[in-house]
Amino acid sequence: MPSPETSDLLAGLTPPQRDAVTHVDGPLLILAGAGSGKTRVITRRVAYLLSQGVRAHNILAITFTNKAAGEMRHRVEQLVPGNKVFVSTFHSLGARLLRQYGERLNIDRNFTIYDVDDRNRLVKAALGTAGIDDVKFTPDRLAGAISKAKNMLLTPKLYEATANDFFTQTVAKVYHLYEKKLRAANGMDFDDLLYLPALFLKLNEELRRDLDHRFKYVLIDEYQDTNQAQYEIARRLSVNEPNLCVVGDPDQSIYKWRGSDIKNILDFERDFPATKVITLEQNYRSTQSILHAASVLIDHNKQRKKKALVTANPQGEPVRVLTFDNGLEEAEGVVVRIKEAVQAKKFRYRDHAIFLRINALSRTLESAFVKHGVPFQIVKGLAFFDRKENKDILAYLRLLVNPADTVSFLRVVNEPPRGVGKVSLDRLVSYAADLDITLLAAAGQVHKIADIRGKAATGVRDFHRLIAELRTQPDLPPHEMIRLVLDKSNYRKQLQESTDEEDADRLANIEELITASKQFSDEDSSRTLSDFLEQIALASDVDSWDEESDRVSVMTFHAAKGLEFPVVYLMAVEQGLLPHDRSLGKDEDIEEERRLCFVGMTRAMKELYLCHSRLREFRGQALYQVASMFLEELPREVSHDDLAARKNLPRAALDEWRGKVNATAASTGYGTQPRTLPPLKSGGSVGGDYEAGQVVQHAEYGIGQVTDVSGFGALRKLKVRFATGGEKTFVADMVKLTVVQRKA
DNA sequence: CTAAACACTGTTTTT
DNA sequence: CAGTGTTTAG
Repeated sequence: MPSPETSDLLAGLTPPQRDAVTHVDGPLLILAGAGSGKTRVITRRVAYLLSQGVRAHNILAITFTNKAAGEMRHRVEQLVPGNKVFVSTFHSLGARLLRQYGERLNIDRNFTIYDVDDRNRLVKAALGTAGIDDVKFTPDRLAGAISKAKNMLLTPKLYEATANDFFTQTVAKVYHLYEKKLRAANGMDFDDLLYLPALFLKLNEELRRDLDHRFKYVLIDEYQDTNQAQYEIARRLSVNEPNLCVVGDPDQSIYKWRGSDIKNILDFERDFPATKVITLEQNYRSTQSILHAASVLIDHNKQRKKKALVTANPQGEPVRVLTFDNGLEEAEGVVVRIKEAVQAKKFRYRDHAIFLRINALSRTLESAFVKHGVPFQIVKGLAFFDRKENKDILAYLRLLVNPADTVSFLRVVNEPPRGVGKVSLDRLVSYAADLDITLLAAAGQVHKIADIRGKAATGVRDFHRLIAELRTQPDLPPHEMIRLVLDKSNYRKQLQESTDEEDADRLANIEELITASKQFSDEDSSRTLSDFLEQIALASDVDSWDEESDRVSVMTFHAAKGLEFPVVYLMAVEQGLLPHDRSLGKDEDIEEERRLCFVGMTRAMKELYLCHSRLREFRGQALYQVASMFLEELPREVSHDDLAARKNLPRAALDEWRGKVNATAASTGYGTQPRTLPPLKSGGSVGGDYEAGQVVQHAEYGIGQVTDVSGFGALRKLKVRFATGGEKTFVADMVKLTVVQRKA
């Protein structure tokens, strides 16, 4: 019986949206095209379930980021006040299950969540133990293979059974040892948070049934990006109560590299019989121009179910491709355009977003923003917690919560310096290994270790005492604990006494960490230190995004998923970057890159710009860049503006060279990015003949002396040491220098 | 044992 | 170019 509330919940919905919202029991697949009002449908559906008498604690909603989870919780709360629906990410859910059912599963609930960095250290340690010091396989690569194995629910034993070459056999060995070390340290890597719950749900029928019953209604957003472990969790929670609703769009699957399997969504109907399928095709976000360009692009994917994307929105401005001469001009060009749009009162800064394929590209942008006084935020969440000083403090905290935490122990045992060097540590580690005790416990009996004497022994003993003392106050709120650590460890003292200016900044950063932790516990006084650490460990990049402030947002294509902005700029849409070099081998991978481009484009509501430049500095080298193949796949209506201002580029030679590249590109199927450039016919004469020893004048930096000349043609570079003290490197073709004296 | 100088190397996307 | 690991001097 629909209450008045119910009709509110259905207000303003299209028939298919309404169908999705009012579906209660049985599996439901919502294929939601970009901008089709998906979030709205999901929240309304949760609210609708509540209005139908479903109890809040029987609903589980899974989102892709914590931020999205928070928003959904908030919106549901607004629609149906007083209901606390459990909304979380898969990883947070996993952590919660492991802590909650830890006892039953023989897991210590105080486990530490290890990030990629911690994981790699442990893999490295495992390599050492295994006596594999070959540099053939980097810890990174091995860790990646282990991660993949866990995503596919392969235990070390299962993995070993399938290992059939030298690499996989090495991985198998390391995987065994790594797991052993990880369990001994009472640590969980990111994959464990999915892998272990998935395994337990599979093997422990009693627990599975309990949870299935508890989470009667399960809803999963961004289902196209779930991996096998996540699938297993969803599947096992929906056996007795098969009310699983998944929402996704195969065209927006962009995490294959992380183990996500697009088959999960494509085969959903087969896996869950009697699934109701609802397709949302109407787009409410973008102009016709934008949507059309995006559809034409994505239509180039062969592995794809054709799908119409329609909108009743106006045609809008044409999508524009902007060609710049080089990366610097591209960054400035974009920033200046944004500034002009704001000055013309057309948009606010916060209406703009810039998407990048790789984080490294944000540097040039940053300087352009600063130079032009345009407010911006680079959305990269962990940057703050990644600072050394904060990681150190967090390692102390982790060790307090989990005394078995090897990685954290090793990180801070000599931080600040206590005279404990590598040799002493190696001895401590092997002592602990021999007795099968934790490093902290070993530190407690350092007097028994004959090989550690003098300053090292005192240092280890002091450290052990410090941790023991701090551990007597387990219930201190996070911020007070940090202060205590800071004082008792002499970390603060060390920074204060330092003459290094940066150390003052470090102290300020720690103060900021204290503020963050205080805010965290002020929001909810029941939150513990362990909760604080977990929140940091599981934070995603977009979680740090500040929607309120009036700033331009800069983020990766991946981080942009699920967001929308009135004006969007895609930067460096170039062969080798988008599609990325590493995808160029396989059609499958290129299709994922195309989806990435599609995701970026469909974030735009009113205006969309795709930028690329001809020359780009990359790890200190200038490279000619070829426009992305995706740009050629756009429809004719897209307008092209060549803003390459550089008149002195040897255009004819450049065109000839590009022609060659395109010829090779055609023969290999797809273009590849040149690693080195052939010398141009015009040699180095374009930018003038420079040689080492010349004294030159630069408009900005003044008088200097050429110290080095290298490269040819457009790549010819100069190093100039200026009278003011600095040394700069210039591209000879670009820089305006006056030769003052042939040779000094 | 520490710190500083050096050589080397490797390069996407992230929970 | 930067970030990491290694060597060297104190």
